[in-house]
Amino acid sequence: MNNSLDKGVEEKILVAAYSVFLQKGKAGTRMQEIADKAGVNKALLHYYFRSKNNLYNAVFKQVVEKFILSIVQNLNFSLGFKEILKEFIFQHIKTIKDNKQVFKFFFSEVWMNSEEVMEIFQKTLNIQNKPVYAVFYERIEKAVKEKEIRAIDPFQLFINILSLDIFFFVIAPMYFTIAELTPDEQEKAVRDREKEVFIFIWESIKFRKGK
Amino acid sequence: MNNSLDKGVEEKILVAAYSVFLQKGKAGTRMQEIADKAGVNKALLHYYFRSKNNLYNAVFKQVVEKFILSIVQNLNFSLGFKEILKEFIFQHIKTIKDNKQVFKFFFSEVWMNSEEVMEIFQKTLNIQNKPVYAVFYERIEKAVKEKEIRAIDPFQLFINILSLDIFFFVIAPMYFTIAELTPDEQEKAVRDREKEVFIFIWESIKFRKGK
DNA sequence: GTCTATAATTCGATAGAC
DNA sequence: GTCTATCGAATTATAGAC
Repeated sequence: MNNSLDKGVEEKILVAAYSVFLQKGKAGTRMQEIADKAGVNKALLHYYFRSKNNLYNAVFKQVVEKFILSIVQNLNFSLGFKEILKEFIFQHIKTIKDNKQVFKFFFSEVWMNSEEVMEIFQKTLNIQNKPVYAVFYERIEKAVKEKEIRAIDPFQLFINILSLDIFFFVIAPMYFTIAELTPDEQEKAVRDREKEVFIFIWESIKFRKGK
Repeated sequence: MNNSLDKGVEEKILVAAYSVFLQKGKAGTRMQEIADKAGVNKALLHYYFRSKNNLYNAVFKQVVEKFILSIVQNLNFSLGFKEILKEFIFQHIKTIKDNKQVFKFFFSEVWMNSEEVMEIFQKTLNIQNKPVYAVFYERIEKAVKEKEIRAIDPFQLFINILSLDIFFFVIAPMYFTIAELTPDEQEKAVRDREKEVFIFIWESIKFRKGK
């Protein structure tokens, strides 16, 4: 039987599937490759998950959770807005860097696929009937009201922040390749980008008396 | 024989392939579907392009060209920087809206695939041994020097603009679905976004005397 | 050049022994 | 629960007639 060192076959399969689906996409993934990576027989994949589609959905659910977690985790709303923003960007970019595959996968796969997948996304996004980004909006509105920042639509600011956080790191591997950067140069590019995002946003939104 | 109304079989195939690959991705595309859409026999696809991979590469090349064209077209460098920026964002977003599929495809497919694909990208990007974005950099540097805008690294500003232009429109279909927007609301969201991008950037970079 | 027919292979899925 | 063996469908690619 399973001893305590065994992870359980079902989870081993899920871990392997996660890795392969993220690398190859849904259509590009082969059940055999997942089985090999999990160290089990291909038939077991069907025993536990019945079909490739089911296995994919299980993986996709995890990806969505990671994506959403990357936004809502580590928010400390007791600080001033400037510090909240700085801290959020720092943490968010850190998460993106540690989960590049997740973000690539997320943007790659969502399109191709059905309402089935969109439904998983929608369900996961709405926790307790409240979208995860709602707290964000409220804090932004407060910051505007209390003149911590200039007047700006919370939704737009939210999208602006996500855009600037995510876009570069999604295209970074491509950029590194075509610009032929050395590993050292790549690290520098990442550090430069991390600094830039907060400055750029803050320069745009900080409240200025004169105006 | 072909009369002048015929587009030529090779091009008909390419047009069909473009449409199917953009919708389904490389792994998800079936040669039969391309043949059906082109109104020709499947065997002809292999006659003209020898393999699915070749056909894919031909399509990918076109996509890269559109992507790059979306950045370099419609640049009028005789204006002041504020007007150049406004005009660029306007035109760029227009192109993105008209070619949503291209951008989705571009971000979806580049990762999965080989150096083969990256090589096509690199070749297309460097025209006359000069990256297409070089003219951009020079104009930004000039704007900084002449105090049209605050000091900012041209590369970072370039990435910031692309991020804010592209990201929203790439995730928009997903956003529309999960937020359950009506077509009218969707149009409004797009118009709001178009306005926001320029304002946000300009507020961040415009030169301010006091400082 | 274009078509039909089919080869060759890959892949998801399942039956059935243990 | 796990494995071997294999089915059957799907898919790329090609041979060969016209």
